[in-house]
Amino acid sequence: MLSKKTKYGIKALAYIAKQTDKKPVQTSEIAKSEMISHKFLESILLLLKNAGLLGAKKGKGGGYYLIKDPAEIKMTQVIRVLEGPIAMLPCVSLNYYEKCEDCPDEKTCSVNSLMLQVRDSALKVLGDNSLADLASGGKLFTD
Amino acid sequence: MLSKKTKYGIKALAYIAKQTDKKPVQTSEIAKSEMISHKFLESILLLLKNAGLLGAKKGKGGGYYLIKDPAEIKMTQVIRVLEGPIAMLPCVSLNYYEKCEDCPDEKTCSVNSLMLQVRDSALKVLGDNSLADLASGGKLFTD
DNA sequence: TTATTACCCTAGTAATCCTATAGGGATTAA
DNA sequence: TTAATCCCTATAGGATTACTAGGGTAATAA
Repeated sequence: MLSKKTKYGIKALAYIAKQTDKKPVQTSEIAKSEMISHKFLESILLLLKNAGLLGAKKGKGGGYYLIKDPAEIKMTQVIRVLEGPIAMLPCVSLNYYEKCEDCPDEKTCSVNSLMLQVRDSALKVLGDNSLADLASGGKLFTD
Repeated sequence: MLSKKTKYGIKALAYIAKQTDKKPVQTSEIAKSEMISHKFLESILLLLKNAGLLGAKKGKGGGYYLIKDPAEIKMTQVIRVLEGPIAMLPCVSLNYYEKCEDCPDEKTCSVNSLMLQVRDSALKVLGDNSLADLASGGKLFTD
């Protein structure tokens, strides 16, 4: 299950990406619009800033803004920053790999091969979707 | 991330499915072979039995055995019993649906549409794999 | 019947993660 | 200077995880 942190983070990023002008968006505005605890959201946006996904401007009229074009921000990157590994097991993770303590051989492990397939399918979906797709309502709904 | 419970449960099921004869397999044998805490495994196998995936025979020479043909047991079912919902958010779950408290409209929610795609891709993989596939080492490796 | 084997069940617990809340410090525009 | 805003740390209650402990119950072989 996705944590609330990740869910709120994605919603906030999409909110910022929807902005037509380039002006920074305040935490309080996002919190109000998306029904998120203000303080909690603050910590999430800070994390996204430190990860290089957002820029911030302090002081009156400040706020958070996107550094890159939303079309260039893949959802794989967003999920990894907020939630951590996309794989469901450390032994099938690309970026957070860990060997299992049990399991003498991954190649013959039944769980490993199954979860590899799940990971690849998730990677494809998340790699095909950018923040721009989310902000525009999703690329797959073409009717 | 998959819980150890789920991981151990899958490994145990695959171990039982690998058996050529129909004789029950003892908990202690599986625990030893798959490096799983005996008592913990006991609780997992019990859960699988109560969910209708395994049968059990008591007494000397007893143990757990599969009720159905491994080819008929989809991994979707196994995961749902052990881990719970396959979806990463309650609002995109088929079997465990819950509305979000925030989020006035799911149709326009950016997270919802993304996670729907992830869920569908996971469902496809898990639906295409049966316990028989796991026991035989995976259907996709044909070289 | 008796001993053995193995399933069945209940409780508890240390560690970790989640979801915030609280309180302030630093920076900037006006 | 003043108000708005981001920045940072600490902490706390609750839930979940991953077991462990300790037995009870049922079936079987001898």
